[in-house]
Amino acid sequence: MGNLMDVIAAPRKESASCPVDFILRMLMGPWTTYILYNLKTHGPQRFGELKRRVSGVSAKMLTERLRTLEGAGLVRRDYEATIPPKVTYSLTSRGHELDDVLGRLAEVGMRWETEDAALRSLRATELKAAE
Amino acid sequence: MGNLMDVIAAPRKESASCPVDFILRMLMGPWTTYILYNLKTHGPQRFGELKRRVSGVSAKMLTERLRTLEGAGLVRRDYEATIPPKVTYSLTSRGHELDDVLGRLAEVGMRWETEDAALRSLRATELKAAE
DNA sequence: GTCATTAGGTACCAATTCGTAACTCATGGG
DNA sequence: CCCATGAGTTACGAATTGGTACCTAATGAC
Repeated sequence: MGNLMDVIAAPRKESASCPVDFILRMLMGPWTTYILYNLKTHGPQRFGELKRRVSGVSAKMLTERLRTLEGAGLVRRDYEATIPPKVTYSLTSRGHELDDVLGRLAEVGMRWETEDAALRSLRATELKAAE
Repeated sequence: MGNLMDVIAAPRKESASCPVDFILRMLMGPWTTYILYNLKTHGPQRFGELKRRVSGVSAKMLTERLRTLEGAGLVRRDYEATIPPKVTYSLTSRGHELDDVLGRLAEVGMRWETEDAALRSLRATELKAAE
């Protein structure tokens, strides 16, 4: 009975063979989650708009990330050769397939955060009580 | 109605405030998924054992990753000060909380992989037919 | 005629990352 | 006496990363 996790076992060089590693590498490019999040919540939008929303990202970085996401089929790029040019980015259906997983990941992350915060405040009160 | 994904919107410098980003950054440290996978499937094990299993990782890297995972509470480190020393690593319950999400991520990644493979072979046959 | 506009491309530069090789501890085995 | 052992640590060095500043195209507005 091969477990789904079995697929993670591929420790080769460059680790090109593990789809989990591949997806994580994709998602973890700097700014990537912010880009995906903005495309998801604000819908299709132009390069400059996106750049303004993902505050702090450089044009170079944003371009590189979008190209990568496009290459992976998560994002669509619509180019209108007007002057000045108009380029609109949007999530593909494949891009939307991550909504669920990312939502769960957010859930776990938030649970840990509140747990840790609770622990910290508990420790703080203990310390005060011990004085 | 704040969506769970809302939590992703935190584009500040260093982005310390987004739990999804935090978790992804954690998981995406190099080798991390391989380490977690091995601890999950082969159970608690010693440093050298793990290093042999995660083939290609350097001691330095493995140490650094394990320390980070320990700091995040995903991995437990049991140190026996014998000579030579014996250090055993294992997943904490928090570490196991990722099983589900990672499984789903693997599912998505594998689906994409097979879809892409099907597309490629389709294209190949089309090209042959066009000759 | 010159300036601003959009979506980048390019060159350069500093900082970070990760691998390699050498070193460590105290002990048992040859 | 010397070496191997386990779990690292340290120093060094090459490669990658990501930021900044500057360049581009063709047009309309001033």
